[in-house]
Parts: sequence; structure tokens; C-alpha cells
Amino acid sequence: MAPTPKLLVVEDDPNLGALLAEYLRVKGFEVDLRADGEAGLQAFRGAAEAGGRYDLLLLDVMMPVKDGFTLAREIRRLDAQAPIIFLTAKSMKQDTIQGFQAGADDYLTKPFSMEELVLRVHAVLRRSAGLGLGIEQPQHHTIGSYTFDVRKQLLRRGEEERKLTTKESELLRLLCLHRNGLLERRQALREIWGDDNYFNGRSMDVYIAKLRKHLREDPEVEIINIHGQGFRLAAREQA
Amino acid sequence: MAPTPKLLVVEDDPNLGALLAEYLRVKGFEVDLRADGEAGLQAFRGAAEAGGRYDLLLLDVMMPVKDGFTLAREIRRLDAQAPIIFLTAKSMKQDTIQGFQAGADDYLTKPFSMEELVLRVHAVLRRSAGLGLGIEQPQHHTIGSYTFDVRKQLLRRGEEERKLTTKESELLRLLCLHRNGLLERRQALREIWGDDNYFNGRSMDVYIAKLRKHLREDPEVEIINIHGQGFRLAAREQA
DNA sequence: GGCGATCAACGTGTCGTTAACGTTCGACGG
DNA sequence: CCGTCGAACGTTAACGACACGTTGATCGCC
Repeated sequence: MAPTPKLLVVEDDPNLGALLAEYLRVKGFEVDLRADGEAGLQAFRGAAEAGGRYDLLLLDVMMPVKDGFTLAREIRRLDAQAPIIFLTAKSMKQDTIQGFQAGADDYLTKPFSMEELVLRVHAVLRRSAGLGLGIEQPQHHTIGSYTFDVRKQLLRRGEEERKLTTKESELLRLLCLHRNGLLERRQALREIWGDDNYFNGRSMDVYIAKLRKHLREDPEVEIINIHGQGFRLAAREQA
Repeated sequence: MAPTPKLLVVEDDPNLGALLAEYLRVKGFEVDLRADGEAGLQAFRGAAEAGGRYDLLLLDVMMPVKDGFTLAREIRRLDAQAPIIFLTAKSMKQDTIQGFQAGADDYLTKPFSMEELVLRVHAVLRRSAGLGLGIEQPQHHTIGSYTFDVRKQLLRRGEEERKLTTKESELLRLLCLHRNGLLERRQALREIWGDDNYFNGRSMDVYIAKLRKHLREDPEVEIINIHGQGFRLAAREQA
């Protein structure tokens, strides 16, 4: 997921579709937009034939020509692990919705906020990153004498157990993935904050400070700044 | 359970059935799919005659020809310890659901996420591995010094015995399934309430409070909030 | 009416951002 | 080398937004 993730949005409402595509592009995604299921399927096929691949599919459920669920089924036949997020309408009956939702990696009920959408997209991409290669995203890191549980946002050292906030956790997670290497400022900012402006940069520095505080009981663990570049988590893998 | 576990999925909705089967195959299971109870029974018999055996059955409850519950009873006559997970609809009455629970190792309420399904499948397989004789897996949990009977909705501690309401019981059940792990807010809301809006969220908080009250006699049992993520039931498995 | 579930309201705590100010870094000219 | 300066970074505190906890009222259904 290092470069810009590629999304396919299939949404028949042209207004909403354009809005979604535009917003997601601003947030740093590459977006293809199609207006119905048939066109969506063609886009998916086209990408596959061109040797490419969508990282994530956003499918409206209620569409003319071919609904989102049917489309999902056909796509899953081509690529069974393509991550899919459904966009469902509030007005749908629970019963009819059930089937759709069951096959999704996630789903959003309209109306939803753009912010919420981006959050979900990131979550699903993170989960499915490296899935095809059978590389499970580690849920658990060892940092010197600490252990860090990503999902539970918990940092343990012996009996001590600290709850981390979401941002602390996300940042520490990225640092762990680049352990003893360089975590670039921009990359971290874009992945966690979605945008690297001045203020987000300051915010990130605040969180670096918080993490250093959390980790300072083990003198062998350090978060080192590389001026103008980023940060490096210096720590050995095993206690 | 060392090699690929073999599952039988019986689901009349062809869309959902295909999705389930494909997803589970991607996740490393061998999957047979049947569209109604009668066909499901034949598949089960066929496997037995061929000297084989399914490791787990996933049965939709509402099906034409032969519903999931009837099918389960007939299968249990042939193999009393066949692990079974039911797929139930939200719209079902609680009463009938409780009947199903009696014969189930677990059940999922539609809509559920694929992730959740795989989690439960693994859990049941783990439990049923090396189970020995045809002991029906009782649907009850140990929570610190409490025991929780899901079917009877009873929470016991020593001589004390509290009746739980339906919602209390469902919520506690989900917490138990994720014991010491994270039960995501959205997931719980969707599974129990069917929708995660503001008010359902408040409602769930009300029930979390009630459960904490029920469980506060054992100081080692805690329901911990993970801000913005969900809840964690911290408790040891055995008293 | 009694009970369970939801709704509404309000208090409390947590989180993330921002501001403010201090410190370090590195380039550059003397 | 050394001194200077601006930019980048470090840290703390404060604030606003919002998630959570709790209580009591209300609704709907035996």
C-alpha cells in the first residue's frame, strides 16, 4: 500500500458519485468512477487485463442495470479476496440488507460522512494489505521490554499496562513497521492524518513526545529524530 | 484439524451462499455448498458413507424444503457431536432463536462480517478438536467467579443467581466470545441492534452499565472501554 | 401494571488539536 | 572554526469536541 491506493467507486447517483470520487482523490487515492454495475464489472475486468488491480471497491447496493451485490459476486469470482465496502440505503428493509452486508468487508449506511468513509477505507486497506501474499499484518509487536497490542491499543511492560489513544497507537504501529529504519514524516502524516500540512506536523510531534514518555522506562528504546526526514524507532525485536 | 478443515454450508440464498463459500475457501477451508436442508442432509450422509466427515456445519435457519433447525436435529441423530453454527435472521423472534441455540455450538445473526464468521468458525473448531464423546457443548461461559448460562440467561456466582434480560444476555455473550480481546462497538451494535446510530449507541452504553453492575462483585472482572473502538471483557477463564 | 427496551438529558472524562515557548539542528558567512 | 539565524523539532498546557456513563422518564408489550 506504499503508493496511492486505487479505488473503484460504483455509484449510480451522479452527484454522490462525483462527490465521493472528488473527496477521495483529495485524500490521496486514485479513483475510478462508474455509474452502474455493468460498467463497474467492465472496469474491474479492464484493470485485471491491463495487469493492474483495484485495492478496494466501493459499491452502491441499489443500482439499475446491475445491483451492487450481484456485481460483488461476479467480481469475487474473478478475485475472491477483492476488498469490498458496500454503500447501503437507510430505507432498505433489514432483511434485504442482510444478504448484502454479509459478503462485505465493511459497509456504510447512507447517509454517512466523508470523514467516516475515509476512516473505513483506511481500515479495510490496512487489514487487507499484503493479504494476497499470505502476509498477515502483525497484531502484536515487541519493543525492547515492551509488548504492543495494536488492536487493543495496549502497551505492556511486565505488570504495567498502558492504554494508548488511537493516534498514539497508529503512530507507534507505523514506527514498529519501520523498526530501526526510517519512518518518513510525510508518509506517516498522510497515512494517519491524511494530509501533511504544518499543523498536522506539529500534532504528530506532540504524539511523538507522548510515545517517548510511554516508552522511557526502557532506556534501550528510543525514538530518534532524523532532521527533516522523519523518525526512527531504535529497539531490539526481542526482550 | 491439522489439514484443511472441511465445512458444509447450507444456505438457500444463492448469492449469499456463493459469497460465503468463496470467502471461506480463500481463508483456507474446503467448502461444500448446498441450497436447502434436504440437499444438506444428503451431502452429510454422502460424506459419512464415503468414510469422510465434515468438521463443521454452517446452517441457515430459514430455508425452504427443510429448515436449518430440522436439518440440525437429523444430522445430530447421525453424528451427535457434529459442530454446528446457525445463521439466523435479525427479524426472528427471540423465543425461536433460543430454541436454536440449544442445539448450536454458536450462531450468527445476519448481517455479520466475514471477519466475524471466520473468527467463530475457528473458535468452534478449536473447541471441538479432541472433544471426545458426544458431549453437547453447553452454551455457557465462566467469567471470573461467575458462570453465565447463555440459553437460560442466567448469571451465577456461588449461591447468587441473577436473571438477565435478553439484551443483557446477548451483549454479555458477545463480550465472552471476545474475552480479553476487543469487541468492536459497531459490530456489537449491528449484531444486537441491527444498526449503529447514535441512540443505539447510547442504549448499548446503558447495557454495559447494567452488566458492570451485575459483575461488580468480582473485582477481577472488568468491562474496559477502548475509546472509539469498543469494549474488552477482562476476566480469566476459570475460577 | 410490570417489565424490558429505548430515549433524552446531563455530567464527566478522554482525545486531538492548537498555541506558545523553548531547544536543537544545520547552513552559511565571516 | 565560530557566531548567527531561520527552520525543524520538543514539550507543556489549554481548549473544544465528542465519546462515554448514568439516571430517570417514556414507550410498548405481555
